[in-house]
Amino acid sequence: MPQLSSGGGDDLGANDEMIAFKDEGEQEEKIQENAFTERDLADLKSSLVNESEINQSPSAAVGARSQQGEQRGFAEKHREHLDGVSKHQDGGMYKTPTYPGYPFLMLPDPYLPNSSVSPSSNKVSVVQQSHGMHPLTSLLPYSNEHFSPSPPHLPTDMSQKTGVHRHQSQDLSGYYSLPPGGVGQITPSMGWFPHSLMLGPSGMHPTGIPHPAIVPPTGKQDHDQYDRSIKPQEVKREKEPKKPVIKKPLNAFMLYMKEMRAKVIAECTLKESAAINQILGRRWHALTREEQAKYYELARKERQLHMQLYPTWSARDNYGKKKRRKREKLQDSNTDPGSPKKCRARFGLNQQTDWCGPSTYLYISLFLKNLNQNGTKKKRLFFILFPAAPNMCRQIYEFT
DNA sequence: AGACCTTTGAAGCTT
DNA sequence: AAGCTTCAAAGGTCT
Repeated sequence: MPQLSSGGGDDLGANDEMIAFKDEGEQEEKIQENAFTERDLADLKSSLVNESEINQSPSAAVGARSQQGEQRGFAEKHREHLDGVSKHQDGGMYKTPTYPGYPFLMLPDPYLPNSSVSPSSNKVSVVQQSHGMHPLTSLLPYSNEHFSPSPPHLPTDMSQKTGVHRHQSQDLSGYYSLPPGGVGQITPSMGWFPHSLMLGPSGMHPTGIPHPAIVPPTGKQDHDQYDRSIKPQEVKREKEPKKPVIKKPLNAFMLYMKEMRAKVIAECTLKESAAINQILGRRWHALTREEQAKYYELARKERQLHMQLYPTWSARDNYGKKKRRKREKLQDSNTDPGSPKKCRARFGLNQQTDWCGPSTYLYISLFLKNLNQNGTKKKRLFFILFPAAPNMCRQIYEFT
């Protein structure tokens, strides 16, 4: 069995956190892209040294945590930004776009166009405005009125513009109560009708107008959702019309994906969504703050309209309606005694047997490192096992 | 047929 | 309060 690195062992344990994991992933991605040239190897070694130094410095670890905190808090920053608080760009995290970490054994760049999705290539017409239209016009599920710079209140004359008289459907109003006045003023544009969204009567909004957030339980996923919700003694319910599902409003990235997916597919001749989404994720990080702000603003309005349409709806309503995900199963498979949470940070060095087992780790990275030992250089191998779940520990093994 | 993959962000839940 | 979990879209892939 590999021998746990003794040098700075406790320090390594102190970094059994996701923060360091992500940063390292970024380093590894760089390394991967550079194809292990001699210089890159030197850089890699250097990075390892830096990592060791970081690990030895609790304050540095805190810095890494705060850096991630900055990333996580970006949406709020955008809210501030969007709320009219004109801020100068600090040129920090968005000056040099950060990319999600992709450890060595993750999907290689063959998925990427011309074998590279470098930040520079990512900038190819990422958010191009066209023909004077709002760059997000194709995404807008609402009428243009909703995207006026004015405050996010719904216009009062929208119902007049649409000529659609809205009233609550009695069979649905019990499930999705609507605001007394606001709903009738909503004017969904054709953006409400995704190409593949065949909204039947059950997919109609209580107002009588289909809404992309309402999905009839005909899809495979939704069908399953209701299957899961049916209790054994409620057989009679099968004959009753199933409730339409109100989907969550799309967040900024989802809106971005929706717009850019076709473009990426065309550019990359890829079809697999998982790979496409990886590219889109990188491109999302490559966007400037202003470019992202468009989508944050759109998402904010989407949420507002969704709230107006379905004031009683909660994201909780859709909880547990999907099949359990693999990650969850993975964690379940590692319940006691190999619980993912039983990591080094939790049990310490004296109880290493309680740590996560190697099988729970998803990615493995190999590092070469030259260290001075007694005046001579000696190559040491470091295997870093990256956790498959955020709450799992990272482990570093050393071979000499 | 239906889960999985893969991404980020929002919201809910848990500790 | 912080951290974790779930879901939102998409469509090829896999079981």
